[in-house]
Amino acid sequence: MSERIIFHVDVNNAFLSWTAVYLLKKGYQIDIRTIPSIIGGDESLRHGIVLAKSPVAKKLGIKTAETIYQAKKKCPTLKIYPANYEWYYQKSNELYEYLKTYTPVIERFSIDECFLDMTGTNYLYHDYLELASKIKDDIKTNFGYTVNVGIGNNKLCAKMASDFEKPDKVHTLFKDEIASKLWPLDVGDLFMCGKKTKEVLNKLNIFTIKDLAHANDKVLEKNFKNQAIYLKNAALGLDDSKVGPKTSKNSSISISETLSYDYTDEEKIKEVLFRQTQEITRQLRKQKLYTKTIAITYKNNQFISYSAQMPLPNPTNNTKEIYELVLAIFAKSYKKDPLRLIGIRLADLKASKETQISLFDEDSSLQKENNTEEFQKTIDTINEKFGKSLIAPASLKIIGESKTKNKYK
DNA sequence: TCTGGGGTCCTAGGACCC
DNA sequence: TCTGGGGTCCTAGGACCC
Repeated sequence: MSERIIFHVDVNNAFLSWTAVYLLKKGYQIDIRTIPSIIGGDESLRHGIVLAKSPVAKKLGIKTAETIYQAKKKCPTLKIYPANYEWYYQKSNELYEYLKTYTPVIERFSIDECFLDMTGTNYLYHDYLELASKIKDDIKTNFGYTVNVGIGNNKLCAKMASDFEKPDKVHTLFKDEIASKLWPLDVGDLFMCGKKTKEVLNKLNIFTIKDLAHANDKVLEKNFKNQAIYLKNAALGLDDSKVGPKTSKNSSISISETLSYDYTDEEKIKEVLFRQTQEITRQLRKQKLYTKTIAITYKNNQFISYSAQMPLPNPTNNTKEIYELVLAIFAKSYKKDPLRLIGIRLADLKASKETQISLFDEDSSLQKENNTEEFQKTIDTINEKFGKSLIAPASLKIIGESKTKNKYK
């Protein structure tokens, strides 16, 4: 069997590059990629972390996900620009559409990364390296930002390769290059080997990917259970996963918000939950999905996270139904601690609602269901036109505000 | 630590059933 | 009840990614 050829395309400093392109387009005189700059959140709202950094900022030691406060200490003249997610999604889609012209076997791995299965296309393109360079240069010329392209015989190797040296580079990590290019790297550089895994590996005297590749299977199994197999295979550059849309059984959507101060007032918290329910159920309906499990996630002022979930009897996308359960979960699970963050997650998503209608119910309940759906659709349309939560069913408002109202009675 | 937001997958432990 | 063992489902929490 001939080897597969996989490309991994990774946008360099995606958020910062895309913002730079946006600003230049708007007539901004400076290319923010050439100065010490970052994309960051609003510190006054306690969203102050670094989302992306310019190469100059990187050189000054600024790291992604550190606080803007820390970053400014390293560079007092640092320029900070807000994230523009709508624009990022536009740029992401544009890139995906472009890459799709090379192969139908493509996977959007994240907002700024794609895998392409190029196996068997060499009769069209002659040389894979040349093709990768052309893709990289075309993106630079046509879209105004740079990417790295990694080439390997599987997704893992392609991904590791695209990470080698940045920006604006093509790298290969073929089977026969694993010992020379992959093995010398720190084991923490391996995809899916995070902080905790690295700590345990280091304790086992495993420091490089080569160490891991030669590690004793029994020792790994004892320390990592099922993850051991992944780790060993990854260190050997083995991966047989396919390029294609994720077929996850348990997908979910979520919404969460770091509050601008610690909340303890339950009515205030419920207001946030209400707003979040409206927003996330709108997303759910837009994706034509139904949820069967709802969860609330909390983070308190000690940075301790916890969560609680409850199932619904039948899949639904109805705001009122979902909010009622959100309130039930909240009542059962909130520990009365000062909350830094709160969020809702809808899990166990289904493409249809498969409502179980009682045999004795005749068709009256079905009729009711349809009416509710029509009503909900109308509301969504109006909200999309005029703003997010302009209209909510009166009954929902009552649930959301009843206690607040009582105060004034 | 002045520490975002949106995801996926895995595991341990409890409930429940036979 | 001086109470076995296995399977399945569910929940909460944790690790990791970008």
